Amino acid sequence: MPELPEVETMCRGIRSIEGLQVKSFQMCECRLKPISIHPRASEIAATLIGSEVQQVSRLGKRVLVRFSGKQILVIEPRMTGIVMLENPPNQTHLRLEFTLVKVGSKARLTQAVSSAASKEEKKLLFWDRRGLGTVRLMSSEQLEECVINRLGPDGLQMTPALYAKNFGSSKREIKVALLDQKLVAGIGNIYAAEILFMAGIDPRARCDRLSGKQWHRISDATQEILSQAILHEGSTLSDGTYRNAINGEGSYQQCHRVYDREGSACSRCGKGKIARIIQAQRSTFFCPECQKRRGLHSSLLGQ
DNA sequence: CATATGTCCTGAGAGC
DNA sequence: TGCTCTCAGGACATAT
Repeated sequence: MPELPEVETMCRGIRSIEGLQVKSFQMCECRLKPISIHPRASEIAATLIGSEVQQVSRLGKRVLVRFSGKQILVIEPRMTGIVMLENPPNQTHLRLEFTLVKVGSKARLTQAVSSAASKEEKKLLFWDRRGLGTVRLMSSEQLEECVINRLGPDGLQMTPALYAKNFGSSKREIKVALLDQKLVAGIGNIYAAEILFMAGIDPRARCDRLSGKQWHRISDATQEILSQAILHEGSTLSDGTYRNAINGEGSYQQCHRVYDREGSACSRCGKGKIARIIQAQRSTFFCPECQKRRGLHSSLLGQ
């Protein structure tokens, strides 16, 4: 489930398309229900063919591809989507395919010298097993209004003060609030659990009961967990769905200390067993010993 | 306004 | 073996 570190890894992995020109675009034929795309694929193709990729960037859990001509392709992988260059896990769930070429190679390409042309070509693929991902082509004004204005600060930009300001008056449980992209952008179910474990905070604690000191710990843990997960190219869970841009696995799942570790001994206190509870219809993993509502467990003080 | 719940989608895995 | 059922959780629509 691509969260901030996985989407950041996708963006870094496809950055080599910057400067290339769109030669073709198609929505792949597929027996499955088509993904949500707007405008229609044929219209996107008509708009983008011939334009140049100016910049690849990340906005929360979305991948943005800016083109000359000011249009921006906004890709939301949601649960199982991957933006990649090559080697999709299978053809069945391949949803979109761009063919990109070096600028200026158009003359050669139109002569259909395919062997020479293919060396210059690069693909940009969107693969999505469950098909919950969405793709939108929009102007920068639409991006501002429909996306940016509805997102909180990026997870890597959070500070104790921003946490206190955005979360401090909410009555919701902290774990549930961390998933709200209007409060902070990029955190999902895996990293919310890992952040709260590192911070030593009970996931059921109400936001409006947390102290400045606790927001400080959550802020520090957010930086640490997200940046480490990026260094490990994200988390590929046991279902193997998440891959990087060339179909490799992330490795941060090996560093998970609570997520999907129900029943195992806590790696910090050694006493607790990792518990799984349901909050807002989603699994939450935590150590009931290290993550108590009040007070700082003594084993945390050394960290 | 804030918060809670239902919905979409596919395939893996459990249970019989 | 093959059927049915449940579950996974992104973001948004709708309900309270």
